[in-house]
Amino acid sequence: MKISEVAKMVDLPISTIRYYEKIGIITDDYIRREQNNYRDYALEITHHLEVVKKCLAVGFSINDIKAMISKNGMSKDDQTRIIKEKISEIEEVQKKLEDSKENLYDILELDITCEDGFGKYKLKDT
Amino acid sequence: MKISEVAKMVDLPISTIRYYEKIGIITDDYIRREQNNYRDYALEITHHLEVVKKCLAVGFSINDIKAMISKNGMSKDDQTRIIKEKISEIEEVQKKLEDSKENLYDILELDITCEDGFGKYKLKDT
DNA sequence: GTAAACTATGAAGTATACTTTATAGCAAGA
DNA sequence: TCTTGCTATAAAGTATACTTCATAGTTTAC
Repeated sequence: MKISEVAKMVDLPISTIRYYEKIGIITDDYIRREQNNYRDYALEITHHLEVVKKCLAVGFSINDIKAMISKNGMSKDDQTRIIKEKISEIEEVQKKLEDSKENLYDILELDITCEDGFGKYKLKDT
Repeated sequence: MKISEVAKMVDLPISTIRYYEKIGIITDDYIRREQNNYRDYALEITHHLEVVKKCLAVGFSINDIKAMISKNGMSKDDQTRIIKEKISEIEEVQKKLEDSKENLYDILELDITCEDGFGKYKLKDT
């Protein structure tokens, strides 16, 4: 599979795909070269890149992902552990947002005293 | 509350707290100035910054957060409408977080059912 | 066979999110 | 009072994650 096909399938710019190879997010396992030196990608590259995209979307860094990819870097248990940690972080955010929402509903009922979790607070005398 | 106290409580560098103010992540609502021009923070700043931190940790950008913070300075007459809008916004965020969580569970699933989500694939002849 | 379209590389440029530096005023203890 | 430590600002610097540019070889369509 040529680079433009991969780009289309995973909806990433060609430049990004080459960049991911350069920094080690795409390993040689997924690529061989044709006679003309063009990259030839394994079909599994699309799955790999979808996972990378999702990881980036939920706040993992390139380095986090490289650590997960690295053969002798991180065990599967470690991968599972940090993903579960990330889920916990998200659940904390969800809780905070839920609190904010509750505050807003209170305000609707009780007339406006303050705004929400991102909102306006009056400074108090200390 | 002085800036160093806030920094300690929310575990952020002082420079970051000043930076957040500069770019509008911390609004004037949370700050007044003492005679000596030192910042004096409202107690609620800690809650605000915890939420900001967690949002950043799960992949929101500064601009996402600014969008969530804004719309607080609108007309008083329409406060009820604004609050309802805010609730809708929060629900959108919650939806986004739910998606992120699903993605993470997908990754866990992939790790468990496939040999490894980041694993080694052999190139196939096409 | 030639122009358009695709591939390659290395290097420079960009956006985001901070951090550090330089300079200076204010505060509290010895 | 003097020194240490906290505060302030503006501006420059840094790290991350890409993107664009310059240049050049290859393939495809006409």
